[in-house]
Amino acid sequence: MSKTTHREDHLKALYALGHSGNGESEWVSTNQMASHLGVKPPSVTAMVHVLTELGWAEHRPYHGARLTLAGEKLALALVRKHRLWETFLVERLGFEWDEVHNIAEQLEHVDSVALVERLDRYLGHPDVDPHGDPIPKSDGTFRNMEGVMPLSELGEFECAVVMGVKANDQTLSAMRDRGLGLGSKLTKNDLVTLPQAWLPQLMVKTS
Amino acid sequence: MSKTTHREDHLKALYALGHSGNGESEWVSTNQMASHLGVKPPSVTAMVHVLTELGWAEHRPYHGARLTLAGEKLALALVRKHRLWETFLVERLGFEWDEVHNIAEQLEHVDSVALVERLDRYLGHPDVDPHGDPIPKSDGTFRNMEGVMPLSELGEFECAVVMGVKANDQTLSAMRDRGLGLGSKLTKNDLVTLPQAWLPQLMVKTS
DNA sequence: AACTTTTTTTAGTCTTGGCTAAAGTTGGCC
DNA sequence: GGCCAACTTTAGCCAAGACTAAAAAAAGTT
Repeated sequence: MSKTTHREDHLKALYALGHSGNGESEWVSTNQMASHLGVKPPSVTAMVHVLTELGWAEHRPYHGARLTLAGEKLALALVRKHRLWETFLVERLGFEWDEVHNIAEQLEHVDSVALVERLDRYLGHPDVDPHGDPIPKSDGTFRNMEGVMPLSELGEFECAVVMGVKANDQTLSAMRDRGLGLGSKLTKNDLVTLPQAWLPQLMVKTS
Repeated sequence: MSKTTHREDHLKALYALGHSGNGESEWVSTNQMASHLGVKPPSVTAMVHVLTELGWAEHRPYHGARLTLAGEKLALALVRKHRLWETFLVERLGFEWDEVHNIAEQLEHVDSVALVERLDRYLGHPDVDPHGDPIPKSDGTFRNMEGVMPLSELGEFECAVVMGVKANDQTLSAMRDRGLGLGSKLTKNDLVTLPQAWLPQLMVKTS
C-alpha cells in the first residue's frame, strides 16, 4: 500500500466510525479504528499523528480523534469514488451487490480527478449506489433528495425535471436517442408516450 | 505502493525491455530497468533478487536479468489488464488516447480475476487497445499481427491503414491533432508530408 | 480515596524499498 | 597484456508502517 492509500484508509475509518448520520463528526477511539482497519492500536496512534500533522484530523490524547473540515472533505471524496465504482461494477459489469466492496476498495484509491468526473457522467450522475447509500457530489454535498422520486411514483404534476437515471447501458443509450438526459423537462404527456419501463428508472422532481 | 505492485512494476519493466518483438525474452541490464522505472540501479538489483527467489526471473550477475516462463505469464496478464483498461477509458469514458496511460497504470494493479474477465466481456473482447497494441487473451496468446509493420519499412504501396501507434503521449496528441488515428488511411504522399520521426512509430498494413 | 482494570500511548524492533558510497566485474583500448 | 572507464553489486543508512512489550492515563469499584 502506498503512503497515500494508508492515509486514505485511516481517513475513511474516521469518517465511517465518527459519522453518526446526524451530521456531526464524533470522537473515535484508536481501538475502534484499529479493529475496523484490522490493525493494532499503536499503528493507529502513529497514523493519527500524521493526519494531525497534515491538518486532516485532531487528536485528544487518550480520548480519540476526529476529522477536521479538511479531512472530512477528503473523506467524502473517497466515499464518492468508492460508491461510483460500486455502481459501475454492479450496473455495468453485472456484479452482484455483495461482490463489489473489495474491488471498489482498490479502485477508490486510483488518483485521477478526470476519471471520477467522467465515470460519474458515464453512470448518469447517480444519486445512490447499488446499496442505496447516497453518493456525495464533487463539492462534498449530497444531492438533496427531498422531492426526488421515480417518475412512476409522481402524482399530479405540471412539469418535472430529470434529476437522475437508474438504468443500464442500453436503456441509457435509448434514452439519449430520445433526447432524454439530466435536466430534461417532462410533462404529463410523457407519462403516456415514454416507454412504460422507463417510468421507475427516471428520478424526477416537480418544478 | 504495495509489495505486489512493486514486483509487478519490475516484471513489466523486464517484459517491456526484454521483449524485442520476435518472441524471445532478452537479457535486460539493471541500468536499463532502473532508468525505465525511475529508480537507482541498486534498488533494481534488490528487486531482481526477490523476483529470482519467486521463480519469476533469472539473474546472471553483472550481465542482466530476464523473465522465466512463469514471470512472462504474469507480465502478460498485467499487459492484458493495462490494455483492457485503456480501451475502457477511451471507448467508454471518452478519454483521448494520449490521456489514459497513467490512469491505466494504476488500474492494472487492481487484483481481481473476475473484474478483468467481466471488463473484457463488457468491451466485447477487443483484439487491440486504443494505441493498436494487441491485447493478450487470458491464455496469453495474441491476435495475429501478420502484415503489420512500421510505415518506415513499408516498400512500395498504394494505400496503407494505421493498425497501431508506438509513441509517447505528446506525440500521440500531435498525431490526433493531424487527424491521425487507428484505421486512418495513408497514401504515398503522406510519406513526405508527415513528420519523418513518425514513420517508424506508425504501424501499418497495406490494403 | 485507593486499588484494579481497561485503554492508549510510548519505546524499541522488524520488514520492505529507497538511497549513497564504496568495492567488484566487465570490456574496450592502447 | 595491462589499464581505464563504465556498469553492477554490496554495504550501510533512512523512512514508513507494522508489531510486541512496557509505561502512562482514564475509568470503574469498593
